Amino acid sequence: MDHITHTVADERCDIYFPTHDDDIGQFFDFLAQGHALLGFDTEGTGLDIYTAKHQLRLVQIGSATEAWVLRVDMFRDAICKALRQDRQYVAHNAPFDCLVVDRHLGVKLEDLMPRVMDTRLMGHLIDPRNKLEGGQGLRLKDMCAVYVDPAAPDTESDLTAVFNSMRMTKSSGWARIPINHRTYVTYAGLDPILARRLVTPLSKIIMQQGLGNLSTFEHELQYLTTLMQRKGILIDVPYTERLKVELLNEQDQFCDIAMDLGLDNVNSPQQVSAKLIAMGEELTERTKEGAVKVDRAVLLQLAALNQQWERISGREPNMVADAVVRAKRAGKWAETYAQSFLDLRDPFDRLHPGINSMQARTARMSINSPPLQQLPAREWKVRRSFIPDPGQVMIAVDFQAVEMRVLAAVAEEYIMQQAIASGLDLHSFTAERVFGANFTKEHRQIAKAVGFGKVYGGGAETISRQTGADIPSVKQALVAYDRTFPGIRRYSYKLIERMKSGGLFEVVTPIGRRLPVDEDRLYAATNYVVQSTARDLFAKAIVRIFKAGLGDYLLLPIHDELLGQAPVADAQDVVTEIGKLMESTFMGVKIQSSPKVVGSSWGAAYGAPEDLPTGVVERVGRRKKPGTWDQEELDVFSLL
DNA sequence: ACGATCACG
DNA sequence: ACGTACGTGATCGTG
Repeated sequence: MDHITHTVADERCDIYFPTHDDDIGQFFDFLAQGHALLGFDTEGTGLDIYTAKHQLRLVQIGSATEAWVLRVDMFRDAICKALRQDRQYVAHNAPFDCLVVDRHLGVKLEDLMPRVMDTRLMGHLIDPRNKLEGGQGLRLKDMCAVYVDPAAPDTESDLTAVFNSMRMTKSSGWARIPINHRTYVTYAGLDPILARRLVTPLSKIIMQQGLGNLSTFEHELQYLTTLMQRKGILIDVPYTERLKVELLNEQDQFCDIAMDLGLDNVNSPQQVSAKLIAMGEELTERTKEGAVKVDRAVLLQLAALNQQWERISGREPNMVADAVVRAKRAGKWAETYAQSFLDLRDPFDRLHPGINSMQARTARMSINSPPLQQLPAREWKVRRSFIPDPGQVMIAVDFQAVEMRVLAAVAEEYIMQQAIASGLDLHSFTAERVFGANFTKEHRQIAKAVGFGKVYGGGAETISRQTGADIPSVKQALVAYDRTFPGIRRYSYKLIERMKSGGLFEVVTPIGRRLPVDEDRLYAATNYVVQSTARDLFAKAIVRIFKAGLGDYLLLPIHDELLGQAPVADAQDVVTEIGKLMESTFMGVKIQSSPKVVGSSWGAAYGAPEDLPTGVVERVGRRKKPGTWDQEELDVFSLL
């Protein structure tokens, strides 16, 4: 048995690392002391817990002063036994560790997770901001520095330094560092001690602030999204392989064109702006840091393309700008989407994206590895990669204009509430009030953008840039909007005045969530309340769906849309039932949903055909660089 | 490590 | 006095 002592908050802590089979008896003596709540953490070879190569190395269990660092290869049964005992655990970012032991030890989520508290979740309820934004931060180290011990070690980044000193990278270090390395064992042992210490002050603050029920709800929700993460979603691998090659070929083709026109690297904003300026283009927009802005909007305009990528008249298209936007889009889709789907899939071709049930300042969820909330939506090609299990079809349920409905409710905007209650299309209703009975499709588009602009706190210039509408008509629409819906402006004003007079820069949402507001961006308060409340309605719907026994049909939460799958014969019934469970009345305003049977892939919701031709596409590759032409090619050039 | 960019609701 | 577009995650280039 190795024994290491360490000091946390001026108290001696013991870390035990059993090295012989006989040592484990003392671990059970420790468990027999009857701690009702213990810290829990794991160390594995990486974050990719569903890949075939991933391995679990250590499981750590500890009280406030004593930790046991257990090798999985030696003490598997003891670890399982301990985790299954009737006791609460606390972990920092519980979904990860719970999924790890579910996958590697067979200690199922259903058994363990309802007994695990998460210090990250609790910290988020107290202050959702990271350190840069002025909050306490949500990393274990950040929170311990505030609530446990300012000198608490940053176990993760300190270990990274150890890896580097041993000539390992951050990613390889977790797999390669000797399992009995003293620093590794020490830091592994400190994590459950820190989590256990952290939970006491956090609980106290949560109770003081009346957030106890919300904390219970968020832990429940987190368990459900973790079930969704474990289930995962099936990938059409042959399709995705082909898509990747097609996209890479497209990227190469447009990189070649850019190269011929004298641009080396389409991904370098510096090179792109220099080239365009040299061609005589006038680039007036600047980034926050003052660099010449050459984002997609700027490039599309130079390429004489509208926001739907259709060629427009009015100017000669700049073919460099055209090649750059096309190459960048193809490259992004190939790398961030197709390639990452293939890299991150499990041996059964399923993807298990990280679902963070409470991430944004407004508590909105996020999804990472890969970012499935951000797949291209105007085209079906990327979403076509996601298919239901055999015998099933994709289903989806959307909230209908939920943020506008929440806004109408919280702002007590009765005209808007009436428009919603009468079943009118809200943006058409606005367009009619603003532009008259003969409003056009473009007018509706402006009205819609102004509606979002109001929710986000935007001004005429931004809305104009977004929609392409000229500033005077946007201004006119904004004025008419305020006249039509006076409650919105009044509500926003009220929130800001209350913060200014009270000197307390936060808003409290209708369900009692406290959201800090930056003092120099008070206008964001309305958006925070609206976005956060819409998220909470969505979260409650997820809990209702699971309580009704339909949770197993769900695959992904996407802010205001639930994606799922169901057996072909039942799909219509299932999606209708889920749709009903998503509906509610919030402060007198109806929250409605649109259930749909999507089809044989997620892409079917965006126009993908049910069947695609099969076959392999060959990778073409880049042409040679200019200056390396052979004679035949030079002959062709001389003819041009 | 950080800025710029691009993908979404 | 006025006006401010909100929230994410991933990749690439750059220093």
